[in-house]
Amino acid sequence: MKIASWNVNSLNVRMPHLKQWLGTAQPDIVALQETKLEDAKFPDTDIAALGYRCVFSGQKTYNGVALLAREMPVDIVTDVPGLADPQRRILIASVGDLRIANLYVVNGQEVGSEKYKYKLDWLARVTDHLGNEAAKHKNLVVLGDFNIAPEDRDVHDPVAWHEQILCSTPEREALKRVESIGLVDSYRHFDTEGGKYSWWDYRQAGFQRNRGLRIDLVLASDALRPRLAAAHIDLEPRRWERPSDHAPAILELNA
DNA sequence: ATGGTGGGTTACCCA
Repeated sequence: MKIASWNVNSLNVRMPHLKQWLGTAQPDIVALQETKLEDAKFPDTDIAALGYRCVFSGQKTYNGVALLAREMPVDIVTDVPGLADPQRRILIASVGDLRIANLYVVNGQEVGSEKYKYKLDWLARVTDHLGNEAAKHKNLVVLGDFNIAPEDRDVHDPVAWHEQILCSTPEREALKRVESIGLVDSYRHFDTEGGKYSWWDYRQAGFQRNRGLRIDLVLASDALRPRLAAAHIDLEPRRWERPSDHAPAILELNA
């Protein structure tokens, strides 16, 4: 069972990449972020032709999340209590015996800004709801673009990024509160090394120089721990022409 | 310290 998270930065532009990647990587479940498509324009019939059913919560121009699976995801949540948010950033659904929460966490722009406050508030509200989900569903996977590098070993230049957006202490503490509901960063379950990233700035040849951050995470609940088989980041689609600035983060689970 | 690239749009946009 292969579960992936991929910020595609416009599904319109990245549909050929998605198609290619689904064909070669053969994931079972894929969480997409930044689809930037309103629901009426979501290419669900094209995706069905590739062998995946999908659910989605999108908007024009910004944000947008989707979940692809071999079978239709059910029991969908796109809005959480206490968060009247027009921005489409969360999609929770059940696939088989798994509960999957796909997050496109707010970027936050700059530490101390209004968007930064929104980021921390959004995460606090979502964390509360994830606690409710965890209480109801023992097999919980929380994945997505967290827009937070958990630790300095997830950052190419920790000095330059010290207390900057995506790396500040309040953001890292907020991520720890998500994990405190009983979730493990599956990548770190297998690999303690640094230098492995999931996002590289388009500017200044960030990817070619591996100047990146690991901000795309797949968290798995404690009940899933015995089933963790492997975790990695697939750099291949980041090398393709006109790529997303993110690479897919993958967790493999034993049946 | 600034700005660079790329998505979207025509915004003092967002990443």
